[in-house]
Amino acid sequence: MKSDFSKYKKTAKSVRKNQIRINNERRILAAAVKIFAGYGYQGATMRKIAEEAGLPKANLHYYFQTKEQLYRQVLDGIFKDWLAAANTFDECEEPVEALRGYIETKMDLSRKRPLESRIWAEEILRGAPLIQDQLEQTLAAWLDTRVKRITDWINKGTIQAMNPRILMYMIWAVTQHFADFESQIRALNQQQNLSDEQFAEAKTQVVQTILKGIGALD
Amino acid sequence: MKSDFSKYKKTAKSVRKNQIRINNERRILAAAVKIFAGYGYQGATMRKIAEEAGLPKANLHYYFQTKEQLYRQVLDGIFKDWLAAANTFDECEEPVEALRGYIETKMDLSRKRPLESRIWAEEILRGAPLIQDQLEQTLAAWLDTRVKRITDWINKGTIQAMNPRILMYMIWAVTQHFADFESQIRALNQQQNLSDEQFAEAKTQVVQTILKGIGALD
DNA sequence: ATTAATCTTGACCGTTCGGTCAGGTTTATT
DNA sequence: AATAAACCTGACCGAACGGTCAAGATTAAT
Repeated sequence: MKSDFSKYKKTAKSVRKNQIRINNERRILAAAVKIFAGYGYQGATMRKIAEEAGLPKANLHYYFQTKEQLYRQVLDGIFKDWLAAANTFDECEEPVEALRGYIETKMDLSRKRPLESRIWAEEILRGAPLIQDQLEQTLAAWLDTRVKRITDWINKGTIQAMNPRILMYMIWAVTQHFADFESQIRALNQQQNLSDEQFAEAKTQVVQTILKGIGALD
Repeated sequence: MKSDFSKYKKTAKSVRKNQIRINNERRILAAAVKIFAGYGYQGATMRKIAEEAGLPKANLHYYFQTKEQLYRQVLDGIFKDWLAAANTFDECEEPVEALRGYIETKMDLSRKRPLESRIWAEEILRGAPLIQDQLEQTLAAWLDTRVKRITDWINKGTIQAMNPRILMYMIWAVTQHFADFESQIRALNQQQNLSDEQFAEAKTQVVQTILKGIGALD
């Protein structure tokens, strides 16, 4: 038998986890993000993650029983970040500012957390074996309510008629592309990652093109 | 020593490969595309590919010495298809029809060959370890000449001022998204892949949004 | 018909994988 | 100070990996 939860049966204050556990779980998760992003789920090995974290391999299995459980926790963290960013969609009432804010937030997320974006992309690429439920439940529900908002804008004539779902697919595609295809963009940019100025230009152009493309500008 | 090219030293007509070899190489490559797309490079195993091809594993190594060589040939085939599709960019003189044709061709490619698109995407995701040269040489040169064409359009005032590279990144992102993120789109579409009608609608909307977004329509 | 080239394949090999575990060390509780 | 809980880790395990090989079967060339 593996399950031994006795270590959690401490008194009152034990609800707050030990500092050692907190620190080590953080270190391992940070290392796991790097290695999973760089090698994919199958290509990543517990040995590489342990090396990156500066811990012996057996220690990883002390905090995360299996590679898959570690990977799941990484995915959970990514999804939480994604949902937090997604809420910027609701901050403004008008389509121009709501969409601009959302697109810019997603672009910033791609810029600041490209590793997480790549892990997510690979999971989808492989058919989303571990996150299908989250896609079908949480993400689908999120999308449904935003589709309703966009439909309202269309009915009010603020933006032109279109399929709101396809609009969202386009926004996701473009914003995530700058993280997921970073190595291709680098190869086409004199082997240099986009500078802050270049990225800012890209952000502006993406916003302008999409907003104008749906008749919300000009 | 591994190299033994004596088997290729036949007379005259031997330049044309044996039918057996042709057939088996085709079978193996087709199986490899399926397995590499479904599991990724590391997740794919020679055993799975052999099973899919209906051949013993040792036979694969007779035609393709290593897993990496087999994978390289798959990538080469994908890149050739991509270049062929890319040439539709030059078929029309005017921006509206040139871009419309290119976007539609890339959308059709995503629809018809999603497996190849996903293999390519995963390779980029992992940092393009095997195709960096192709990206920096062939793809960069292809992009440069198209950037010049778009710049001409801008100078003539046919389309508005913008960074042509970012436009191309957007087109690639959106068109490939429908292949690479198929499982996500399915999860958001009542667990059904896009129907032909839905895909046609997406194609139209993508074309309209981008063309209008760069001021080439309306 | 004979020989040579090509093709086929089960059995095998060294390596690396995820995961386990016993036993020692450190930290927290009383 | 003593006991318990939590943490640490080198050594190890069976399974699966990519790849090899020898020996037989089939096909092509003469």
